[in-house]
Amino acid sequence: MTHPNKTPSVKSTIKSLQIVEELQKRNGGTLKEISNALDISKSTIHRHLITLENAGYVTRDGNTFDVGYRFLNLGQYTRFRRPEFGEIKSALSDLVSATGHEVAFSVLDHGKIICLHQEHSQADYFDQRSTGNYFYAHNSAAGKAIIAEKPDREVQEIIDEHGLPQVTAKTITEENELFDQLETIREQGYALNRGESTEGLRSVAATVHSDAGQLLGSLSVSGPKYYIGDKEFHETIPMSILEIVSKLEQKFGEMDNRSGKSVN
Amino acid sequence: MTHPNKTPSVKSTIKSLQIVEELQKRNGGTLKEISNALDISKSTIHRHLITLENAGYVTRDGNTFDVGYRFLNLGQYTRFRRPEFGEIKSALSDLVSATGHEVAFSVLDHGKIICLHQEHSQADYFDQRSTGNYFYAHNSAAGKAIIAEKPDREVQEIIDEHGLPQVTAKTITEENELFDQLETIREQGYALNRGESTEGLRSVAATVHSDAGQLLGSLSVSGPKYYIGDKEFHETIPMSILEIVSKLEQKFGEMDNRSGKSVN
DNA sequence: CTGTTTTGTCCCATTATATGGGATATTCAA
DNA sequence: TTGAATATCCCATATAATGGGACAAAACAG
Repeated sequence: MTHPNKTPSVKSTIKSLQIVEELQKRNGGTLKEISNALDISKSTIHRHLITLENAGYVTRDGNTFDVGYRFLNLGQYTRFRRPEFGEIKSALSDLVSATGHEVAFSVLDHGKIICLHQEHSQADYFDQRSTGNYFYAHNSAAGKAIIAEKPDREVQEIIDEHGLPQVTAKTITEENELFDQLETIREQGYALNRGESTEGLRSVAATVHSDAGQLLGSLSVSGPKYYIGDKEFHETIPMSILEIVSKLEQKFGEMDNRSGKSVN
Repeated sequence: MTHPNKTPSVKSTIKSLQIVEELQKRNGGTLKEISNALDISKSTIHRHLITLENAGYVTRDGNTFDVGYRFLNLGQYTRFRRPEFGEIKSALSDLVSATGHEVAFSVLDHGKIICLHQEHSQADYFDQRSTGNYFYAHNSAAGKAIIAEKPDREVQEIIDEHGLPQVTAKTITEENELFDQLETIREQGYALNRGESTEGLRSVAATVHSDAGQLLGSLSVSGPKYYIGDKEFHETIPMSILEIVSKLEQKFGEMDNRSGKSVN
């Protein structure tokens, strides 16, 4: 159930989106710059930019165009699309209290992981802005926890599309090794990241499910190795996450009983 | 410099965006639902949805389509598009410390106000999710502070486009009254909202400018009337905001000197 | 302030592509 | 498993997207 799709695409839509993405990539730009970068005539880019501007998807400051705020409006919507997501966001602060580290909730999207919610600890030794960022599934705890629950065939598709690029010395770059580790994750019930995406960064993650049993995403806790000792990494933090997950899933049950839902 | 524009639009792009907006409006939907709602043939909607899905702008769960996470990625980008925005976000927590209330940073977009950053006080008596939401300019402190700095002609254009809809008994619905109040705001240096958008909600706002003097947006502080006394409303909070703004603008000067910018 | 260059805006004939009807394949629920 | 609902696909037709180039406006240098 992934993308390969033979339905002919709407080329104008693709072009418009390309323009917006180019604006993002270069942090805004002039008509001519975009025209050159995408190798599309000035008049075409002009018409697309004006169309997007009128719709709120592009802003303009003099002759500099940039990504519009309508994206923020829609982006925020996606963070709370499901009622469970709001509950999960609230639970993040509990997880911060329990662990004292950076925590996040992420989902799988097009074979990569994107962070929907993030909460900093008081002592934010690293104040990364993860929300809205895409990460590889194979080198993040959040990602491995999620794909561990997917059938091998689907994991293979992700590998085929995105590869297993090496980011640090510890990154898993062999398919077999990845599949082995996913098996371990299934047994343990949580995933670990030992500096596979950033040297010296440790993370723990476990998945969250809807009341109907559908995989929603994963909760993760991250911090530098010198702040997260071995016992914390292998015992305390995993336990804290699983406890929060279990409370969450129980709450989902209550939510759904109230409204009488039943899906999937 | 507002939208009316005679350049012919890219209709396919508009259609795609309409589809996404419809998904947002109804919190996801099936192909058939969207087709009915927009009165466009199934095959056309199908092609648009698949195009958007492949590009990451639509997600799909079975036969239910919804707004995709690519919007979150681009939306987060807009929140930090300018280096000043990051500084402003950081300053929000200082403003929370100083006032103990809900604070926000908002900008003008297409004649409405959109909140880019928001910080809750500890005692979050109301935990509204403002970020990414659009508000009227005429009934919010954040909005009035901003349009007070725009030429009358531009304010008139906003009124012509969005009107002065009455939301509470105190909402300003007369053009003259609005223009008068904007004059007062210019004299005072800050704007007030006395229950004009929500009964019993008080807000104070002041604008922030880049080092080049460009209007960036406004900082605002909000809370229920029974938590914000008269003296706080008219003296303490305005002072706190103006102090933070002044620190911010000084910092912008230092930032720009470092990189040697000079625009506008 | 003026001449010069750059960049955005607009128009039009040509070409490409978006469209909807309907036939088929899939999915979903009972 | 079966039937109903829904998504997917194909194709002829109509429509809309495109780029070249003329024009206007703004930015820049002297």
